[in-house]
Amino acid sequence: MLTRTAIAPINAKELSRRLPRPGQDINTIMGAVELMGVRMSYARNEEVFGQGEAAEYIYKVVSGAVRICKILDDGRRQVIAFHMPGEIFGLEVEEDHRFSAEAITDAVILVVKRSTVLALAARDGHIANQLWALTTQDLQRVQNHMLVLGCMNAKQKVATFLLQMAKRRCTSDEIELPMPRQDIADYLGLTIETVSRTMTQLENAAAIGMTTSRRIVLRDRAALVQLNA
Amino acid sequence: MLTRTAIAPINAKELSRRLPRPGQDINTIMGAVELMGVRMSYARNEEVFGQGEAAEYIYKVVSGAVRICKILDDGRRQVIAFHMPGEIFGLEVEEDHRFSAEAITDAVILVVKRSTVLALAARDGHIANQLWALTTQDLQRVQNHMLVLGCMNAKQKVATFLLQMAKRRCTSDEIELPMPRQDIADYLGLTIETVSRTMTQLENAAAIGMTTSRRIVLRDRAALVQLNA
DNA sequence: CGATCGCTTGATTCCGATCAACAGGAGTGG
DNA sequence: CCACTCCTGTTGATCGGAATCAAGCGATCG
Repeated sequence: MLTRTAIAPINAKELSRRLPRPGQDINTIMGAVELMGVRMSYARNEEVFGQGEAAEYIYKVVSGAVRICKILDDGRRQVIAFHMPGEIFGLEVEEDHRFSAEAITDAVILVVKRSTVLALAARDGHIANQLWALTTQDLQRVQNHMLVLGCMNAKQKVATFLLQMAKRRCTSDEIELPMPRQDIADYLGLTIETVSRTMTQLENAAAIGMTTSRRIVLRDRAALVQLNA
Repeated sequence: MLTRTAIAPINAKELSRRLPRPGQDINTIMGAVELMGVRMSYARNEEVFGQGEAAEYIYKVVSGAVRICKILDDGRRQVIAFHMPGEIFGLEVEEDHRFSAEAITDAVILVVKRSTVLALAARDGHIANQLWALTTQDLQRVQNHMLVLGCMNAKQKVATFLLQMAKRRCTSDEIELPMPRQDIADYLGLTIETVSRTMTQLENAAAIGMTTSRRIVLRDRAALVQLNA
């Protein structure tokens, strides 16, 4: 069953009384979201927002993971991006969301009114700059992903993906993939079978180890890096 | 031979004396670039800026066309975007260009100091907003292109590309492609042969007509649109 | 316990890449 | 002017990687 629950709504008037805590600086987007955000809980596979919906809020992942995706008319799906804890998503300049966002696992997400953030940005050039920087970061990620989609073969795609995940999770060489194979496939422009086969190949080549299908150990980073050389 | 020539540098002090003309409002990015920009001339295939170079300027295409691309270590190339007359490119938040830009045809390009524009943005929230909007527009284009690269087959890719070009050039149903087949191929994640073959197929299917290899007539838009359904 | 779900593996097909040749201009120089 | 080369684009033949179709396996759950 899908459940969405507000956990700890914060009274706006209470904000000024709060002492600043690390990472909760009202002069940064991240801090502002922490301070003003309402914690919401989403079940696995629950939609956070849908294609075409009004972009009323912006979001920050507290725990769990989120996928941004687009379903084409014929049912094919492209996963545009994954978002991990600490990352902001759903920021739009226009009024509507162009993609949908879904919780990959059960997730806790901070939700803030977009209008509130835009009002902050209008008063404070630094905040406005940070919004721009967030968009730029998204742009860079997507541009990098274009190289993956346009230039790489299956093995290179999967290797790049695993390295990317390891980097973002900062957990040295052991990664816990929150998403199923189908999400990885739709992210990399492959089929689920090809993703599965390729990971088996990488395991047989001793480049990675798989404790379970979701727990991956990077055994030979050099080999993985060399693939996208 | 590659030539780069400044055509009509504009004295900054002279700006205030100029009467505002249509599209030359100092309160818009576009207008500011028109007013402050130095017209530069680039020869076909000349580099406007290179990967890793300092992002000192931002650019607006006056005439001709520009490709933004990335060369991978092994020589493969991904064309990230094409820029047509009227469009701004080369805007970066960070200090360096992550991609290179090259003139596809002989081109005239307005060049403005990035620092000048950023200074304008710091004083004027509207300008800052427009910078953000420009980045957002790039982001949306690239996100759309991800769907092309990740989900479509060759025929769909080429059809989508042609429709896109027709839309941007606003020349009803006849388009003059400024770029060679190789650029299209690297943009769509295909080979030059596949692009060529696919266009021939579309011609045989009476979906398009080719006066020359660069002049395309869209004969059956419905058929083209239906391909990416 | 059967049922469903996520993943893997096998067999076969097919689309696009690759290798190769050629055609039509455009520009160059004798 | 023609012969030449260079460049771009087209076409053909073949190959290979990923998609597709199909089956099976282990885990979780009602």
